[in-house]
Amino acid sequence: MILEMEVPHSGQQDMELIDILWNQDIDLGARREVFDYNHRQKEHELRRQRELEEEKRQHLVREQEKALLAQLQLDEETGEYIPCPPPNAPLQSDVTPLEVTQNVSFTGENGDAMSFDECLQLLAETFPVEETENTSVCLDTTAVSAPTMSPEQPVLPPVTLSPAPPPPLPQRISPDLEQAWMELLSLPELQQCLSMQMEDTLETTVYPLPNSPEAQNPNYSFYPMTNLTDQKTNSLNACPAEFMNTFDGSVPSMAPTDNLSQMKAKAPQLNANLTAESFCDMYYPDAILEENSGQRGLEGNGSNAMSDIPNKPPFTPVDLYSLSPGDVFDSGKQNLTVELPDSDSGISSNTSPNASSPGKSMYGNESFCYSDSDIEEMDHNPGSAESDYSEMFSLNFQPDDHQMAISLSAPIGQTQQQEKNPKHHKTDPAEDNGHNSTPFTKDKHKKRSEVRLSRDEQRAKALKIPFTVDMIINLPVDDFNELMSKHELNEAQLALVRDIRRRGKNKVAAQNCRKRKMENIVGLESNLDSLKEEKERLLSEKSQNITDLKEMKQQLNSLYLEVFSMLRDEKGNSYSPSDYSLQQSTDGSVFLVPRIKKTFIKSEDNLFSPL
DNA sequence: GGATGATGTCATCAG
DNA sequence: TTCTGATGACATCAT
Repeated sequence: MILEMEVPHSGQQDMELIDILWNQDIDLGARREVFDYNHRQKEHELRRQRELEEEKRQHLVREQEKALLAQLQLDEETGEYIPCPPPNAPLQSDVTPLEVTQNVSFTGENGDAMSFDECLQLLAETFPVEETENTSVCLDTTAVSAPTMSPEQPVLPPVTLSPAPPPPLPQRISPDLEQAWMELLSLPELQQCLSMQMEDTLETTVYPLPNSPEAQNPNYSFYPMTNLTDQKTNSLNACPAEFMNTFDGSVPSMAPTDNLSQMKAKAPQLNANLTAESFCDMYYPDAILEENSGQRGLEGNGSNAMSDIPNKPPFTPVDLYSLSPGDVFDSGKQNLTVELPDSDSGISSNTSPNASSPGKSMYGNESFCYSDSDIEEMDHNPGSAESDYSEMFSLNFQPDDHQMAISLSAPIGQTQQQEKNPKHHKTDPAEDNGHNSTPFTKDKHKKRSEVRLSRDEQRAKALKIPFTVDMIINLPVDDFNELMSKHELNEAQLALVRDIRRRGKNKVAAQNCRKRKMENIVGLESNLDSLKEEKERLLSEKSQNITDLKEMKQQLNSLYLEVFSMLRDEKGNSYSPSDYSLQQSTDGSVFLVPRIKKTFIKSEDNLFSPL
């Protein structure tokens, strides 16, 4: 309701009426500024300015959409947009499209296939001026109109590669572009990026208002929440690692949302809030570029960080780890320690430590002095250690190991979740991370032994051990020592190899021990059965013997009586058995002995006991 | 949710 | 002294 301010006849009655109406408007929510003509005029100018900016953005969006879709190839089977390989850069021989889509590594060293970053680069090349311009616009409009943003207002998709915040201005997004971004959002790498961004945001706790509703909004992390100082400070410790993690392409889960389903459920929101600025904030923040200029070759000049990015070689789609011994070792040996500095610096190589956590430093140069048992211990640590470990070995795996990589790379989000639910820390990471709804769920019920073996293999891969685990475990001592002497392994690699061999040997020993124990148990059971049978047999024999003995005694008694009855004295009278007894001497002679001598005779010769 | 078996790992001891 | 196998104890996971 707008009140007419110009009152031609301002009588007392009219003035009272005006006051009444004014108060009514104020009660209905209208502010005093509503009645201020200058204010309205100013607002009108602002609105017009926004419209102009919006038109400019839409134009930019269309151009970028064309450029983006030109670099993406729609996979008819999966429906995903797969980065097209540059015509002048042939794909690596063993990289299949699936690998490209699911294992894209953002190492950006030997880039062949197009990755999301390449698309961003291409955009940066295509629209360098608009980006800069848009950056300023974003910064300006953010301050002006951030409070006016409404949920139903779609947000402009990524158009700039600057670290500027996403403009909360009312934006219109073309359906095609939105679809394209939805496809991009479905890429695991991008999901990782999102989670990394969110995780880093959560971990670094740089929320301006941590308890504010915005800070608790999952989408909130996509907005730049730090001032420049914070961001710079953060970049020293966290952003480079995030940057590196992003390029490592480890597969995380959504930190706040825990799983992919939730993430996908929020996909529209994410899509709506995922702007180019947020991506640029993740990928090419000025601070990051400045801090990492020497290490990554991504030099940002501050004003236009992306201006130099086209000079950067195309991204490597996947730093596929090859287990071929010499190959891997040669490539990994030199840079193992060189490219894995203390993660506090936030820089690491393909092992992708995350510097957002102070504990990551253990995986720096010194981290590789950790034995594998330490790593294993960390693996069992639900809190930071597991994520450390997983981040350490997050990717660089072959597609076959992707599932394992997922399970190993317990994402930071999972870690955070586990910190909240420590009792669930040992659940299958693949279940916890956002990919449990992916086809990888098929392999969820891998045999434990396979998982264990794979873990050692993954560790060997992560440290680029130039031997297979089987070799490490099964080689004879001499051969093993010879093999170790042939290769110059650093301390961490030696420790890992020793651990793997020890564990492998001990595992076999334990299996043998258990086998023997079972065999012993079976043997003892067999012995027990035979002894029981023997006992039964002996008891039966004893019973038979007792029976026989009784029978013999009866026969002997009968014989005795028969012989005694046949005896006669000189008068022809029979002897009384109560007065006499028959006794046999040692020479076989039989005597008739009176009973009086019974005791003596019995003690002397026990042959003729009385019946 | 507890019981149980399988398995891996570690610590320790003995050869 | 070191290495290696054996084994008890414990933890974890699957059923």
